Amino acid sequence: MSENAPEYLDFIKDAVAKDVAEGKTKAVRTRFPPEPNGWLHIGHAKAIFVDFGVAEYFKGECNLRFDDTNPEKEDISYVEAIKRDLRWLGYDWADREFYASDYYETLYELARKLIRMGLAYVDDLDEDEIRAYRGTNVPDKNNITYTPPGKNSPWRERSVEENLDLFAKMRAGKFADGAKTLRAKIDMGHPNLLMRDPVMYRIRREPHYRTGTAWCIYPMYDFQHPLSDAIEGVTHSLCSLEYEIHRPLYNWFIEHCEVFPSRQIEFARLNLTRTVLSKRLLIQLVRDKKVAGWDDPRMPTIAGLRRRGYSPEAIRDFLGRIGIAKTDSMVDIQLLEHCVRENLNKKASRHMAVLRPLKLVIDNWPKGQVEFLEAVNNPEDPAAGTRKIPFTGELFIENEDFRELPPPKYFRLFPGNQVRLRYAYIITCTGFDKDPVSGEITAVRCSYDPATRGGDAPDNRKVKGTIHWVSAEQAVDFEARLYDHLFAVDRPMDVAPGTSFLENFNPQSLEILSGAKGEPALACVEAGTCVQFERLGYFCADKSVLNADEDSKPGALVFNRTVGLRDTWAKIEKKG
RNA sequence: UCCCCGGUUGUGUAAUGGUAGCACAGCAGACUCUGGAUCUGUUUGUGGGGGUUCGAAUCCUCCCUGGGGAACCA
Repeated sequence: MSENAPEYLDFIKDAVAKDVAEGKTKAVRTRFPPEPNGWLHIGHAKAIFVDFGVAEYFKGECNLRFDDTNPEKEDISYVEAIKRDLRWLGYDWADREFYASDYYETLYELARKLIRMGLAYVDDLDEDEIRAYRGTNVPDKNNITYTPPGKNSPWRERSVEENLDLFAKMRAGKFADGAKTLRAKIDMGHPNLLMRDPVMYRIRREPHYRTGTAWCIYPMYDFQHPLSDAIEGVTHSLCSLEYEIHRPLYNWFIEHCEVFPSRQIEFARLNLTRTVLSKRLLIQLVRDKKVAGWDDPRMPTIAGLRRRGYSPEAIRDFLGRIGIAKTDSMVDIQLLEHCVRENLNKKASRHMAVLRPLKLVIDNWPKGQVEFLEAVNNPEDPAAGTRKIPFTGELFIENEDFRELPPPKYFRLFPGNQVRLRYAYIITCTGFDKDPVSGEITAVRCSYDPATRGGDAPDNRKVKGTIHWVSAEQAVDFEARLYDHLFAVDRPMDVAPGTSFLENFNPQSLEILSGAKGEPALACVEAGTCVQFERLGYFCADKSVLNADEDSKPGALVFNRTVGLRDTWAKIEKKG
C-alpha cells in the first residue's frame, strides 16, 4: 500500500519511532475518526493515508471510529458512504469498527469521576453568558480588541454532591435543552481560551441515529475524543493543525481521568488548487446546483473522483508524493492529474473515438469495401493484445485535425498535406466541401495510398502527422462529458470581501458533446471502466453510486473525461 | 490585543551543525504510427538583520510575514 514511499521518515513517523525506541509505545495503534455528517473527499483521503500509513509502517493497527457525538448532523447513510469509499480506496479495518456513541456510558462515568475529584461542575450560565464570562475579544475605549481574563461562573463552587445530583438530573431529562452544562474546572484565567472551563456536556433532546432517545445529554469533542482514544488504546492520535490548540485540553482530560495516554500529533491538511476542500463549501456547490450532486465528477469527493475515472492507486500515489508536514500548503492539482495519467497510461486500453466529427471521404477507395485493420490495445502493455477495427471509404475525423489554412507548425490535415490514419493508410488531402451559405466545412476529401496498409510507409517516407478516425458506417454514438477544474483560478477563496468564492466557478467545467462517435468496441465498455481515447485523453464509462439506471450502457453510452493527454500542440498554439 | 503553530526554487517536500537534493510544473533536445509514452539536458530557493561556531536551512535573538484559536460543532 505504500508504493512510492519515501525513504526518509516524515516528522510523524519520526516521532512515533522515538516513542517506540524509548519504550513509551509497544504496539502502535492509530485511528481514523470521521464524523458521519458528509461525504469523504480527497482531504480526508490524506488523513486516511496518514492514519493507516503510520499504523502499517510500524506493523500496528488503525481503527475506524465514527466520531458521532452531535445528533443534529449525523446520519447512518453517511456511515455507509464513508465505509464504501474507504474500502474502495483500499483500506481494511477488519473488525475494528467503532463508534464514539458506544462509549456514552463509559464517558458518563468518567465525567462523574471528574465531578467527584472536584474537577467538573454543573453550570447554569446560558450560551451567551458563558461566552461573556470566558473573556472573548472585546473592543476597548480605543476600539482595539483585547482578550481579558475570564471570570468564574457563580455556579463554579457547587459541592460534589450537588453536582453529582444535578448531572444525574441532566441525564434524566429534568432540565430544558441548554439550561445547564457540565464544565471542566480548569482555569478561567488561562491564556488559551479553550482551557477556560470548557463545556463537557450539553443538553439536547435530539434523537441520535444510533442511540435513539436514550440520551438527552451529549459529550463535547474535547472531552470525548481523548477518552475514546484511551478506551481503544490508541497510542497516536493524528489530526489536523486546527486541533493543535486543543492539545493541552486533550492531555488534561487524559491526565485527570487517569486513562490510557494517547499522544496527539497534528499535521497540515490538504489544500488543492482550483477546487475547495471544505464540507461547508462543497455542500454549497451541491445546494446551489453548481454541480449535479456529491458524486459529480468535478467534485473532489472520493465518489466524484471515482466517477471521474480516478483509480485508488493513483490517489494513493498522489498522497504519497505530497508528503506530510506542518506547513500550510496548497498542492497544485496538476500533480494529482499527473498521477492519474501515469496510472492510466499503464493500464487503460486504447480506443479510437471522435469527439467533434468531421466527415472524411476517400475518393479512390473501392466503393462498399470494408477492411479490418489491426490495432494494439495498449502499447505500454503487450499482454493486452490487439483488436481489429473496420475501415471504409467514409470516416469521421476530429474536427480540429483539419485546417483549411494551417497555422505554423501544424502538421495534421490541410489541402495538399499527407497524414497517416492511425493503423490504416497514409492519405493525401485533395480538397474539401464547404457549405456555400454557412461557410462550414462539411467534408474533407482525400486519396489513400494502397501500399501503406497498416500505416507503414514502404518507401520510408516521413509522415509527420498521425490522426485518429472512426469508420462512419460502423461507428457507435456516445455522449462525451468533458470535465475541467471546478474553479478557473488557483485559489477560489481569494475573493474581494463581500463576494463569494462562487464568482470563481469555472463555467467551462463541464461541456457535453452529444454527437461523439467511437469504434465499435466501445459499445461493450462496462460502466466504471477507464479507457484512453487516442490523442484525446482518458475517459471513464459513467457509473454513479446514486442512480444505477443512469449508468453508461449499450445504446446510451456516456464517457466522462478523466483528464486529457499532455498536449504539446496546445502549448505551441497558445504561444503562437 | 492575547494564545498557539509555521516560513527551503512556481508548487509540494528532503537535508536532524558538514557538497541545498527529489517530484510536479517550466524550458531545450532526442525518439516516436498517439503533438501520448519514454529518454537526456536545464532555469529558478534557505523571509530579513544580528549573534554562537572552523562551519548554520538547522542553534540563540530581534524583526518581517502567513495560518489557526476564542461553538452548548467536530
